[in-house]
Amino acid sequence: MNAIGKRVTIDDLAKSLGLTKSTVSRALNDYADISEQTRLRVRNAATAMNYRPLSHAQAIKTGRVRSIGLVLQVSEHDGHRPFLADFLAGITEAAADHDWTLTLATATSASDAVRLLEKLSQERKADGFILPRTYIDDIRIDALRAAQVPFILYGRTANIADCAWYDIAGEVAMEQAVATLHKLGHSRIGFIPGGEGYNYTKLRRDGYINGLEQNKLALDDQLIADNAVNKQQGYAATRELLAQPNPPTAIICSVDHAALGAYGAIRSLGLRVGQDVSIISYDGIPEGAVLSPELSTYAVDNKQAGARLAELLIRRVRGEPPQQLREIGQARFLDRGSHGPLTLSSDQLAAKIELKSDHREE
Amino acid sequence: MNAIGKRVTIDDLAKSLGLTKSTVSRALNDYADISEQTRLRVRNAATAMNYRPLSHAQAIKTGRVRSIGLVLQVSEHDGHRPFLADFLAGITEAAADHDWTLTLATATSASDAVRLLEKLSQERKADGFILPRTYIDDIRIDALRAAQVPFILYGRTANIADCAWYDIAGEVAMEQAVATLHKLGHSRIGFIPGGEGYNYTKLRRDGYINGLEQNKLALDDQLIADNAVNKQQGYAATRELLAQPNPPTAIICSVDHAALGAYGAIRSLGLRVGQDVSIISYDGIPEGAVLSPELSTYAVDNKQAGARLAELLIRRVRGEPPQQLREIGQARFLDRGSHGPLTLSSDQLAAKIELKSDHREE
DNA sequence: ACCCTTGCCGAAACCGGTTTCGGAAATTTT
DNA sequence: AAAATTTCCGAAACCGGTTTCGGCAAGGGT
Repeated sequence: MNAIGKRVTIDDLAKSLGLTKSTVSRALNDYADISEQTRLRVRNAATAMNYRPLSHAQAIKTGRVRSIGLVLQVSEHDGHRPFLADFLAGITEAAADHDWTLTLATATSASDAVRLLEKLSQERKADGFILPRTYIDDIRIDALRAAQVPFILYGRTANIADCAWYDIAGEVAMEQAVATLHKLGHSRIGFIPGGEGYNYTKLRRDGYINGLEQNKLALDDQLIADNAVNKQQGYAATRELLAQPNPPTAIICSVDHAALGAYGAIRSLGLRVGQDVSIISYDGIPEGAVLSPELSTYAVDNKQAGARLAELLIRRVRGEPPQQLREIGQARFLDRGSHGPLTLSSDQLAAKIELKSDHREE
Repeated sequence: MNAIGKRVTIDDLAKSLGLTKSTVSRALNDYADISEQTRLRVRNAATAMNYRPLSHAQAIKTGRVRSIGLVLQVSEHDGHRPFLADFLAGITEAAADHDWTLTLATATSASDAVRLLEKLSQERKADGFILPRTYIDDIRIDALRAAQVPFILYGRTANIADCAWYDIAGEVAMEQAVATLHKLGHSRIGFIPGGEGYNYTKLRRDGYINGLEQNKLALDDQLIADNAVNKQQGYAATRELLAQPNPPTAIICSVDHAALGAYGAIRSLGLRVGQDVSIISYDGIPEGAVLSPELSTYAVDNKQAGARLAELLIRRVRGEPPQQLREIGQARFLDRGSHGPLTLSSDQLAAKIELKSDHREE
C-alpha cells in the first residue's frame, strides 16, 4: 500500500539494548549524564538497526523542525531565476551539514508572500526564513519581526535594526565599473537602474554616483535612464539614452536582463556593442555568454550566497543575536567583450546616430 | 529572543469554547459525529483566534507531514535548470491547494540522491517524492520501491510497473520535427541524442526513427551523432555530422543546450543557420530567444508539469493505485527562425563545407 | 410506556520522541 | 568505616495534536 515500511522506533532500540527510551534518547543527544560506554553502545546499535528519529516526533517537544523556509516570488522579474538552481543547492547543502532541510513555497505577490510566511511559521513548517530580494521598505520583514520569527535577509533594507543579513556589494561593483570605463577613456557614462523599490537598486545607483565622484566625473541626470529589469525595458532605456544630443559612450546596467535589450537597441542604431558603445552589467546570467560579443558583467556566486545564508540563519534560530550575523560578499567581474576603449566621442556618436535615425526609424 | 511568539493551542481553543479538545479536533477535521452547529462554532472560533495546528503535532498521529519531497541532482547537465523556477512554482502552488508544502534537497550524484531519499523518508520530512529526470535504469526507483515509499516519476523508465508518472511526449515532438523538415524538402536529417542513460534520450531517438519511417526516409547511422547535452558537445557533434561526404541539411537536437553549440559549429563552417542548415531542437530554454535566428524548438511547460506531478503524488500518498496516476503532456512547437526550406542539396552543402575547410581549419 | 436507535460529545489512550526528577550504586572524602 | 559526593540510569511527565470508545439524551417505532 502507500504505507511507508515498518520503522524501528526508539522503543525498539531501547528494548533491544535493555535500556529505557529516556536513556537512549539522552545517549543519542549527548547528554552529560550518560556514560561514555553506554553512549557508544547506543550509537552502534542505532546505526546497526538503522534507527532514525522522526523529525516531527522530535519537533513536538523541542519545538524545532530543523527546516529553513524560503518563499519565492515568481511574478518578480526573472533576474534571479537563472541563479535559482545554484542558490538552492547552496542552501540545501549547507543546511544538510546541520541535518536541516529546505521548505519551499512560491508566492504571487508581496502580500501573498507575507501570508505564506505567516502560515508556514504558524504551522511550524520551518523554524526560520530566508528573505530573498529585499525591498527598501519590506512588509515581509515587518511581519516576521512582529511575529518574532527568526529570519535573515538576502540583501539589505532601510531599517536594518535587529536584522541578520548577507549581501553582495553591488555598490562596489558599480563603482569599479565606472572606474574601469573611465580608465578606457569614457567620460559620459550612462546608467540604467534596476527594479523599483528594491534595495539593490538604490545601492547600485549609489555605487554609480560614488564612482563618478571618485573619478571626478560630473553627475548628469540625463545619463540616468528609467528603471529596467527586462529586455524590453532595457531596449527602451538604451534608446532613450542614445537619442540625446550628448549621448553616453558607455552604459552601465544594473541587471543583465536589461543589458540584453541594450544590445538590441545599440544594434538597431547601426552601432556595435563594445566598440561604438560599451556595456558593463551585473548579475552574470548564462545568456550573457551566448551573446556576441559576450557580456562584460559582474557575476554573483549564488551558491555561495545560499550556503552562507543557510549557515547564518541556523545560527540565528539557535539564538545568536542578529548583529553578529551579517556578512557581505563581492561580485566577480567577467571581463568579456561588451566594453572597450573609447573610439568615438559623444559628439561623433551623436552624429552617427542621427544619420542612422534619418534613414530609417526603428 | 528567537522564540516564536505564543501560539494558541487546540486546548486554548477548546477551553474558550467550553468543549474538549477531542471534539474540537473532530469538528475541524469534519468528522460525521459532530453536529453542524458546533462544527461552525468551532470553525469560527478557530479563525477568530487564528488557530493553526502544528503540522508536526498532527503528523505524530496521522503519520503524514503533508509535504512533497524533491531531490535535485545539481551536477547533472543543466538542461533543466532554466525551468526550475517554473517547475517549482508549479509544484508548490498545486501542493498549496491541498495544504501541502515542498521539501527540497540537492544531491551530487545518483547514489547521493538515493541516500537523501532514504534519509528524508526515514525522518519523514516528506510523505512521498517526485523523481525528476528519470533514467532508463533508475536506482532511485528501486530504492523507493523497496522502502515502500510513494513516489511519482517525471518521465518514464524501463520497468514502469507499479509506477505513477507524468511525462511530456518528447517522442511525438521528434516525429513531428522530422515531418516538418521533410515537408520543407529535407531528406537528409541528422539527429543529436541527449544525455546517455536518460529515458528521454531513448524516447526522443525512437521518435526520430519513427519519423523517418513515417516519411519513408532511410535510417542512416551516419546521421546519428554522439550524445550531446551542452554547448561543447553540441558543437563537436555538429561538426562531425557536417564533415561527412553526404552531410545532413537539417539537424534535430534532443536538447537546446546542444543546439547552442550547433549554431557555433555551423557558423564556424561559414554557413547560415536556418538557411544553409536547419535546426529544430527541444526544451525551450530562454537562451533560444536570444540567438539569431531564434531557435526553433519544442517548448515544455514545466510549471504545468510540476502542478500535475504534485497533484498526482498527493493522490498517490492518499492511497490511489499508481496505474491510474499516469499522464502525458505535449510539447509546444516554437516555430522560429532556425529552420527553413531546403536551399542546398547535401552534395552542394558538402562542396561548400569542403571549400571552407580548405581555407582555414577551425 | 418501553425499547431501540441515532446523534452528539467527553474521557482517555495514543503517537514517538524529549526532558525533568529522583534514587541506587560507585566513588571519593573525612 | 562512615559520610558525602558523583556517576549513571529508570520512571514518569510532557509536547499538541488525533482517534477510539463509551455513554447520555433526544427521537422514533410499536
